[in-house]
Amino acid sequence: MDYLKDRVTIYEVAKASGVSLATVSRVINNQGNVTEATRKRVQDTIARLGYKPSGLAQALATSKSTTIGIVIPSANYVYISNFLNGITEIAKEKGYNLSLFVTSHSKEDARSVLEKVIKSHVDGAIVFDDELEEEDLSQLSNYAVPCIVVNNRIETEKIGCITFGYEHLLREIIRSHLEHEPDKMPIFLHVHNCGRLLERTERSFIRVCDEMKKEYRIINCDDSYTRSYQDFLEFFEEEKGGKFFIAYRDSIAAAVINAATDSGLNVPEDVEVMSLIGTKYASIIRPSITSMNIDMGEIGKRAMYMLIDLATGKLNNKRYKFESTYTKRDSTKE
Amino acid sequence: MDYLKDRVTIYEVAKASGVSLATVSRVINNQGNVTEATRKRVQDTIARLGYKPSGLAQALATSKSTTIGIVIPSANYVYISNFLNGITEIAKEKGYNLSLFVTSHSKEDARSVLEKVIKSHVDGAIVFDDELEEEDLSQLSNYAVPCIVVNNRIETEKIGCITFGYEHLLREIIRSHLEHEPDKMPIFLHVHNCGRLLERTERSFIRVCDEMKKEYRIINCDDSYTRSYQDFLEFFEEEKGGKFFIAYRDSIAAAVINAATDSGLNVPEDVEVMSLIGTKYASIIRPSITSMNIDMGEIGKRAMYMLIDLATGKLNNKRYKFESTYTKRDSTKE
DNA sequence: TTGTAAGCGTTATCAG
DNA sequence: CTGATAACGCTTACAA
Repeated sequence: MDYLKDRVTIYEVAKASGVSLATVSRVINNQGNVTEATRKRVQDTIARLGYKPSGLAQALATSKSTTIGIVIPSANYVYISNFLNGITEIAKEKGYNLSLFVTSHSKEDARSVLEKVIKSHVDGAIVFDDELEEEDLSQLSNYAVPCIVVNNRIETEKIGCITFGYEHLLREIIRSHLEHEPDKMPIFLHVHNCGRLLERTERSFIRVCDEMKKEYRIINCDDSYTRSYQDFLEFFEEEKGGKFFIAYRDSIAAAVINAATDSGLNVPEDVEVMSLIGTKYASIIRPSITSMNIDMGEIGKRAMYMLIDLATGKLNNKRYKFESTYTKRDSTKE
Repeated sequence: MDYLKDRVTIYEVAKASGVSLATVSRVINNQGNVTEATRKRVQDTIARLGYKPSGLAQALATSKSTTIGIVIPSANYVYISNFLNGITEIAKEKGYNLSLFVTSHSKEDARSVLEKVIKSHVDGAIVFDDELEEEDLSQLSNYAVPCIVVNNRIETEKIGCITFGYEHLLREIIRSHLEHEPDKMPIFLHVHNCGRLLERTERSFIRVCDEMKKEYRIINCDDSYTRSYQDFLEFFEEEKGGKFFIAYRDSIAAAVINAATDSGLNVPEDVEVMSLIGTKYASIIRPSITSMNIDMGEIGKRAMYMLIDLATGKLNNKRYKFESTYTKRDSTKE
């Protein structure tokens, strides 16, 4: 293949193979109506010249970018990687490209990111970001960008959603725990600004405790292992066992477990801990962490399928509820 | 703002505000040569109509997409998230969009992904994928796509690279360990198909042992916690203590640690373990895991800076060597 | 089966 | 300071 200073265009291919643009276009798009002979001739020059169609020009001409925008927060969640992999898998299968839009924990930023999504002319968007509300997302609809929102219940003409089924299962878990371990004080670890899921589960927690007329506590903690670990070391200096912690994610649960252990308490005898969003580390850490789990890879896949259907008007159910699962491990007794 | 069935174009804005396309274009690009009065008038109609310039058309007209392509493997590495965040930070700062290209562990796939990168007309690419070799990457150069390769030493006109400084430090670590713990058999855990870094460190390991005329072993293991854990449980049934393991990543190191502990051995007294790529879980897991570390967030940032310089011909050093660090924790004695 | 020509939504180069 | 008009690279009726 020859080296090229500038990209070779369809026009040069046409000239080099002695046909018109239209014919070349037909060849690269595998449309019929081209003699086998000319097809071959064109394909040869394409190979020889190393011609690659410009996705940009194609997108402009067809007004389809075959690109999906993905909006995710910059937070360092392990499961983002799973989510992206799920999306990628289907995107490849269906021939879509992916544009990444990362928001940085401020509503303002999140909105400016949406502007970019619109500018970028994507054929659809998958939004997994708690900062964005229905009002913001409706922007996308104004520009005819179909959208699947993850972890937020919004259903409109152009918006579908995947919600997480957490509350029901969580209530069962807490209820059962309160019954089996009535002497353990249930403590919900509140992390500031950790999103919708945490808020919902917190409310759920409170409701169950209230219903069962059970005393409970909410403790603020930092979303970093090191800080939380320190905090809980202090905590366990004063407080002793008889507690049941519900932590947002594995690393926080681990902070409690390690701090408790280092304070001479036993897990799960004295303190029990569970994590709301388990990762593979839940089973690696010792004692292994009882956790709820949600398969972000599957969610990514589902989001893509839904988006494609939505874009083609074939999406019947605008909402898909993804149930979480529960895995009891060694950090709780029952 | 009015709702619109189709996107409003620059043409409509021009008509609505009684000026020509050119003037509107000047306004949205903040070029001078526009009366304050007309500027305001145009901006008002833009707001009223909810006009957003089409990135596609702009890209085509200027032949600059202001988009950077990122090529990463689909493997579930925790640090990918850090890497992306680093890249994102600078991309935002400099006004670039990001396109994501995920390869799935096959050279063939990796190549077809590169095709897509070319088609997509990105202004540059950051490639972090072990499947791709210089030969493949040179493709990009043929299409004038500047490129920064991570973890692969390639320097050409249009390709710069970030390499990881691992070997030197690792040799020091091993050397020192062999001296302080001469009775421990050093064992390198080989994982199939885990990339260049692992291969290089493995060679490094062998060389040091040879130089010091020290017996060593290489053991194959699976890149999954569960499998490895099982394998090492069996392993420790026959073998006893007196070993020093070098694992690729935290989860594998944890598999060894947990298996050893569950077999009645003590870490680090009987068996010592270190991990080549530490994550935050290295300090969470108990005993905490001695590890080498590399700051993928910083690497992401640096890659972006280098890429931007490379694209503008201002990159002086085509290669940047990122030194790894070493953190001794509780899974090793010295 | 193939070619012509009019878009797609911008930018950019000229004149005015 | 403003407005025509020709690109940018491709698709797609419509003709031939």
